[in-house]
Amino acid sequence: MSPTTETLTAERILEATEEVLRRHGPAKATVVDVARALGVSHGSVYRHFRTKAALRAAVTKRWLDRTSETLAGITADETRTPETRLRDWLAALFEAKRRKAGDDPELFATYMVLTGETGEVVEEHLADLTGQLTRIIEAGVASGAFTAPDPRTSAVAVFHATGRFHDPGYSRVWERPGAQQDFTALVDLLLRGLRAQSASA
Amino acid sequence: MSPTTETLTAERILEATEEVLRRHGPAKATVVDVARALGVSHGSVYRHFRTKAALRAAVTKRWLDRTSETLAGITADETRTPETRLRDWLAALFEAKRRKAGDDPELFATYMVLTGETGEVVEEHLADLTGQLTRIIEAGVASGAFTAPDPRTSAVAVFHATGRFHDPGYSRVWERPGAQQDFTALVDLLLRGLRAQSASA
DNA sequence: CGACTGACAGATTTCAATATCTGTCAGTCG
DNA sequence: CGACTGACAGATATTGAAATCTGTCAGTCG
Repeated sequence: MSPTTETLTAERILEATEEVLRRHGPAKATVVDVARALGVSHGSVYRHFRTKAALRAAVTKRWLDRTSETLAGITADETRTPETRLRDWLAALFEAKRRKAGDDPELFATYMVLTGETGEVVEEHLADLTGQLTRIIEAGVASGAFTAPDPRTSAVAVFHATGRFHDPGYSRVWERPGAQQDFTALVDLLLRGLRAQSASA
Repeated sequence: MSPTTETLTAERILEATEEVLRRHGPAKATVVDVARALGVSHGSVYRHFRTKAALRAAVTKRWLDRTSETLAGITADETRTPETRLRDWLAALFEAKRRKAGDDPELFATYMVLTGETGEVVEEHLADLTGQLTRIIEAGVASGAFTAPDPRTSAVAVFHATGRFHDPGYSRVWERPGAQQDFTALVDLLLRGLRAQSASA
């Protein structure tokens, strides 16, 4: 039952690091703290992660991947029309971010610091999300619901356009009274732009 | 000819404050510095501005108003179609911000700090800009070029959608290779959404 | 043998003393 | 009289010495 006798794995280190970050915040969480929480010397942590930055990047990747996986479920759900899937996907992204920021602001601030440190991991996450959006738009083009000469370009445009509702830098406006209406109005406008349409006079 | 003998006006204080901010940056610019630059005691500065925060807010307002005025010229230009006006207005906003950030990054960083301090002044500026957008969209609805049940709602949606290309928080991505294409793709999508259209089959 | 330790050098952070700044106001000077 | 000064109290920022941390590695122990 004593956890100190278990093998030291990267997984256990990541869990301990999350806990230390939750407790102390990003500015004060040290590798020594993580080692102490695990009952080992800090040299052992460096056996699994070359630097403190690499350890923090791994924690960040884990956190971002949890969001990606939830959304991937919507992306792959062929029981919904592409338009519904796009609406639901964007709403789920907004809702997930808003909940994280609202439920535990300190932890959210911690992850904002972490994502600000690790360009590479964030780039990959954004590429994953725009990839999912691309697949939804491609499905819409295939079904005739959408018009998009280049689905990837449209996907990036939609992702940029909705930045205010998923970029952590905007988290302070997510709880403002009109936020939900603003979000809906924006998604309506974007869907009007994506939908197949015959030109007007 | 000696400037120290001229009357001390709010205007002269604002100019001196801009200069001090340019020289020392937002963290080190003090009211004492401003007074020294003007050859007066700092008590005299407090005669015109109740607090240091009010002085900085006044400088910020001046800076933001310069952008608003340039754009107001496009808003009011009835020789262009509403669609062209909207494209030009958004492009001018992006270009103005990108130039400011690129030409003098330190000064731009200074104003980012100032705008972060003064919620009220920034709110007014944003209300002014969305007001201009509203008028352009109203003109488009009047001419039959646009469909928009509520032009103000659409204007806010367009402003939010283009945040990545005018919000200072994104300035670091404005010089990236694909930025101009990303901007164009986004504006194209938004205009498709605004244009009057007959429903597709 | 190989996972782990602990002492170490250089880098970074903390902390408390010191200096500077903000905002006020009684008093000066033209 | 009224614009301006300069000394002041409390708040904030700077500084440098001491403490802690990061990353390494020769050595221990099962």
